Amino acid sequence: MFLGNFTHTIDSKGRLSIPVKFREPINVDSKGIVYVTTELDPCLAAYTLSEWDRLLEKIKSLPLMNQGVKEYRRLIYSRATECSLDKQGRILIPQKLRDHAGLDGDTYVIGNDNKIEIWNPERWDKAEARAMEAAPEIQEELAKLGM
Amino acid sequence: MFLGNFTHTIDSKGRLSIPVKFREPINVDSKGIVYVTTELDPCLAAYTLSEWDRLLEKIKSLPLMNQGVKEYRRLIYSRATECSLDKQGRILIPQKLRDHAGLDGDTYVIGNDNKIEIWNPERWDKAEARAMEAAPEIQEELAKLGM
DNA sequence: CTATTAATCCCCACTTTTCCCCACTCATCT
DNA sequence: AGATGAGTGGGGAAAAGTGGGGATTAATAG
Repeated sequence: MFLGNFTHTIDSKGRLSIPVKFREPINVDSKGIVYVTTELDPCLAAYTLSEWDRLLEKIKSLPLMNQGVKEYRRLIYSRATECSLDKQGRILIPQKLRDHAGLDGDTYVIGNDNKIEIWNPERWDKAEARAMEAAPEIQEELAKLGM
Repeated sequence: MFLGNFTHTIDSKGRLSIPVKFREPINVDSKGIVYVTTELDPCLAAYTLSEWDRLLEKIKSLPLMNQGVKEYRRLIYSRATECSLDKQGRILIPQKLRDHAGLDGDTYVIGNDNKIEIWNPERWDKAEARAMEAAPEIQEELAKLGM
């Protein structure tokens, strides 16, 4: 399980260090490979092999010709990249993905249970602030869901 | 499985480089051959031998006299072309197919699970932007489907 | 049927990008 | 203060992508 928020910098070549705490599960369970893609949020998400497979299973179980599903599939697949850690524990993030998530220089690498999220700091801070403002509504929604 | 979005250029002779990451499955599983055709989207789709067979099987299993199926079959078959990779890993795309997908110069070569899609960049970007705008609805739909 | 043109294929050559390795800095712990 | 390990930066070899010449084949027109 991935936890915590780490600030690392993406260098001029597009490389990003993965926090040491995240490396062991990646190396042991996932052959040093992560699958990086975007989802519907303005950030990147990195998955280990087994978590990536689980995600694909889920996607494949959805109705094939549903328009929303089709578009979601396209987004996920078209942006997905297999990244392997180099000797220093970094991954190379392709230009297009960096652009999409607005990454350049300082970057947040954030553990989110089964996946690692990669955020532009300003975007993250904004999203966080919005979540705090919306706390009452979030609580209500959680209550509805039985929490 | 094909993943990612690569920008390559179609040269004056109509040749298009296939990304290195896609070449191994094509060479190993498919004798260096892909079947290129059009589908219902304004782009081209390239299949390996086995995936092409699977597609044809599926099509053959559909009701023969249904009008939509008839038209779909005509589209797929009439435009299908067998293309083999040259020594540099490129395929030659016939004029008619290029015209259909509006291809000329910069081109996106995009992995979509079992097939490779070939897009005019502006068309793709528009489709993608539309999908991102629809993100909240897509998310809602996915939630309904249990994701 | 032949002449001319166009299209295709097979090379080779150049440019750009990527990948791999090494080195440096900074913080932490002993 | 020294050792260790994390994070960062950069140089150089190798590979990927692109462009073009010329031979061969196919298509078209006269």
